[in-house]
Amino acid sequence: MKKAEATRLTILQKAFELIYIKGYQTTSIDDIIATTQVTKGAFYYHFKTKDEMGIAIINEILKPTLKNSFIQPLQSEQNPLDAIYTLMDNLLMKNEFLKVEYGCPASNFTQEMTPWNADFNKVLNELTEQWTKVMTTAIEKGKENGFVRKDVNAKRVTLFVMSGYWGIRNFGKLENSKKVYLTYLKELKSYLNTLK
Amino acid sequence: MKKAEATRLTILQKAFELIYIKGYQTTSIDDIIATTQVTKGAFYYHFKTKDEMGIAIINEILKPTLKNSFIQPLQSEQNPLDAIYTLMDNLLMKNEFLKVEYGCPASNFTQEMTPWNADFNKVLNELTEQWTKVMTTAIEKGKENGFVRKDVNAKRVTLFVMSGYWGIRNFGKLENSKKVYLTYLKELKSYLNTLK
DNA sequence: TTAAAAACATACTAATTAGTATGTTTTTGA
DNA sequence: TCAAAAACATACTAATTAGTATGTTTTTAA
Repeated sequence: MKKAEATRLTILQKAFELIYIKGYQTTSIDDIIATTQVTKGAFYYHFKTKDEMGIAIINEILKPTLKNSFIQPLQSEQNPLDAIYTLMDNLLMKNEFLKVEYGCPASNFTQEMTPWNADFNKVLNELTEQWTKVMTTAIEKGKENGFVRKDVNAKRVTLFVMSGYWGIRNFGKLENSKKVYLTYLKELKSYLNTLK
Repeated sequence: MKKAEATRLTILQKAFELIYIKGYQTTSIDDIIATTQVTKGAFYYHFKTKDEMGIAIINEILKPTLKNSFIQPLQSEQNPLDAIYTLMDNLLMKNEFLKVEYGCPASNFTQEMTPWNADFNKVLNELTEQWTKVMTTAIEKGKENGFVRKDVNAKRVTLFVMSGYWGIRNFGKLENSKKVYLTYLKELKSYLNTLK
């Protein structure tokens, strides 16, 4: 990798971590250049504004990460109900980067930036679109393969499951304990069982 | 009401509306005194700090409101599954104050203030505690009265439903349309039906 | 090799922020 | 009625903010 490219990536990665922990608005450019050891001149060479950096984080960090964490598991498994449960279990209980006290990066961004910033809104929409599509497709396939009841509405289920995930991530922040995740997962399993 | 008391209440109410729309961190004291027509001296006579006002909003505005919006409907109806659905339908589709583009005040506060402010964490915990307790109790009663299956775990269902609510509020912000609420409500109804 | 462009560095600015210092006016209770 | 306390008003401050002006250094390509 070229040096300049590496600088840009460092900024994106470190800024993302800071924002995940502190929130977007309360993470200052000075915070970012302090932890990255990158000077202000370098920062503003790579990004015209703070928001341009924020958008880049979503496009270049969040989207690819979600592709690996969400989309792969859903497409590789046969039974979509098992796939969804395993996915949630992995994200909530096993993922090493995500912390219960800081919630879900995508959800945090959405809460904080919508509806005031149209650019953020756009890329965040693409982000969720990406992932609801795959989940819906997986459920539809599961209907064909007999894993899921024929009268199940895939889009509804997807939205219902995703909402639950974003919501429990927020409850986790409040309780600061993965115990709520376990409780949630048990009921999720019950719910998914009603779909087969 | 005494005049001073009225001033304090005006600040709390108008500040709450501003914060609901703009977020806590991005609503400045100057914003608040501008829209309330209250001077800075008056503001800081009633509240030592911004955070003290924030806490007061939760304790004196949010908590009582939730008691009326959440707790009353759940306690007055016989069938808890119907009660939960009606409650969600009212909150999402019929409530005049809550706007799809601004989400849920309690969820927003939680997202923004947790885990960095212990005082906020405490009162927000009390807030959700208040409401999960009532929902859990209603479901338990429903089990006794034959409205809900005996093997249903009331606490799990409560957390599952509340998570879904917070989550769909966030999706609403993203989509800026109540259509997602309708989709969500349909699946919620299906889910609740599996509990009887 | 060298000149131009890319990449980075430093010192600044103007606006905004929460909060304070120091008043004046209004209310209250003896 | 009148003094003390409560309630409010105004002008300020120090810190922080995103962003800029103006450089120097490094890389690139002819």
